[in-house]
Amino acid sequence: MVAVDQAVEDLVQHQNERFVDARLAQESMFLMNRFGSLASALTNGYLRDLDLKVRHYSVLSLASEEQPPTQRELSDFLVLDPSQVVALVDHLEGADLVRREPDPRDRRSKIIVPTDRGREVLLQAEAQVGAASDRLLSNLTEAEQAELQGLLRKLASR
Amino acid sequence: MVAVDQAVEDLVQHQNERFVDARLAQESMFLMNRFGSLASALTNGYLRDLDLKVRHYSVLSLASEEQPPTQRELSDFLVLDPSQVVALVDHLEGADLVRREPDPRDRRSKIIVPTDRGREVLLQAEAQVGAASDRLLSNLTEAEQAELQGLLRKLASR
DNA sequence: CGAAACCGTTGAAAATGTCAACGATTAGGG
DNA sequence: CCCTAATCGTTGACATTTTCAACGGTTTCG
Repeated sequence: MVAVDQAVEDLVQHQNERFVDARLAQESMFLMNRFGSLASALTNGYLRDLDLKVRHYSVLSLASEEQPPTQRELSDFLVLDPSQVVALVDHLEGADLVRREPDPRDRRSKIIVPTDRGREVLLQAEAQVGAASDRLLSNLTEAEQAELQGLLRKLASR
Repeated sequence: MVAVDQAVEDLVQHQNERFVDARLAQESMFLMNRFGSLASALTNGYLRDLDLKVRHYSVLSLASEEQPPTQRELSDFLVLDPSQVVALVDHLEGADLVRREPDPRDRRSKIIVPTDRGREVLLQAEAQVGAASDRLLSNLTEAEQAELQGLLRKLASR
């Protein structure tokens, strides 16, 4: 039903047992890195039918916030080069999911807002991302999932 | 003292406040992805003086386990294409940190083992990785850090 | 024995990340 | 009020990373 790479599927399913106890596998840095890429690979699979990747989903999601971002703000928050944001917004604009609107406060800036179609697609995308998340976190209890999310959020806040 | 990119430094230090409450910023998938890349960027900075990146460190670390890996096992565990492992091992071998040894059980395979110099460098690298980890996790308490590590490890085990 | 699978390697193509420069616009100091 | 410096989005070039197909040598297994 959902088109996920077999390789990714295997990884989520059944970790290679050989080095689970290696020193490397106990470092938070390593684990974060691994699950970061695993998370995006898995999510990309779930978003494939919508012709989106996590990057596009992220932009679309932020654009749909109450106060939509400028491209510079997207660049900062998503840690992408401004030129990458250009390409990203070009793609989304080509798919009629977002528009570039002038910033009334600064004529250099452009505010990225969703189109009606963008809002519809976002709903479907959110469902897919949720499914991917459930998949990845499936061997944690609900409480543990919440705990993990809490720790990550605390890590993100200063 | 430690050469970390200013951009990375800023990111660790002082998160952009603008979207910390956005829906996107509350999804575990997004946070994992973000901290995964942040972790490796930060660690790469700390490893720069040793002319290593996390990828090289990972190989060197696994090679120093009791039962050293073949290239195929490295490829599986690190989720890298076999051709990437070739380049990685080439580099480490060129720096006299690891050797390719024949696998007595299978002449197709090559076992990656550390040189004496590799073992020395690994010690320094581990110290740097530890420092990077402390840096990234600094706004969690010791208990929370252990908790996070535990959750990630549980996530990794099946 | 023979076909199929697997290992490491090479090389090419695609995706992603990084960087410098530009016109238009804004901000700030003298 | 100017004039310089900084910022925004954009373009284009370049480096790094990822992905894929093909290959010789080896092992597996019917």
